[in-house]
Amino acid sequence: MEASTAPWTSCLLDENTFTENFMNRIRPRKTYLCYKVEILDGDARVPLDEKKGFVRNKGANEPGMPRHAECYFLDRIRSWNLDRGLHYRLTCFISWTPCHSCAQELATFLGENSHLSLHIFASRIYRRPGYEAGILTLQAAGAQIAIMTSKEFQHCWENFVDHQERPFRPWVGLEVESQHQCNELQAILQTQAN
DNA sequence: ATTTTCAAT
Repeated sequence: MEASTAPWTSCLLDENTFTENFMNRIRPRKTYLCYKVEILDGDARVPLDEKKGFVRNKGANEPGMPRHAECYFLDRIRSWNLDRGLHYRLTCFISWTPCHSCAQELATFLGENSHLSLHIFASRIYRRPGYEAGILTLQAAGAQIAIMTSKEFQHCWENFVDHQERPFRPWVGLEVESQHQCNELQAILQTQAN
């Protein structure tokens, strides 16, 4: 269960919320997106820890218009007004890959903000009409897209979860499912490599 | 390979 106030905007993820949404063999009907920001300075990467957090989609069963997690993510980035004279890397760990529409929006955003680069790690591939084209559009816009492996799940656990000092414990089937999703993503990404 | 999946057949 989640906190009752503004569940799609908080600081650290509840352990169960993390597991229930990022466990890659299940298909939750909601999406969580954890993000972090770094300044790229030559080969160095300087983390901006104050700009780290997560967002969640708002479902059709909640008040107001439904909104995908990526929209909230874009809201946050825009609100920061990051310095155009610097270069930033945005990394997000998202429980579903962006849908066609969100992928288009992210791609447009990247096109308008050459000082930002985006790395996406997804737990699993979202398959709704146009999802393949969306992923290709994102890739063409310069985004790096990959499937989360145990390394990324552990990173999320350590950085975005209220883990109470407990170590990350991989679930059964994590590696197999990750490899499976990865194979499918590679197949999509290579579609237009011609 | 099976997937019904940012909910509502």
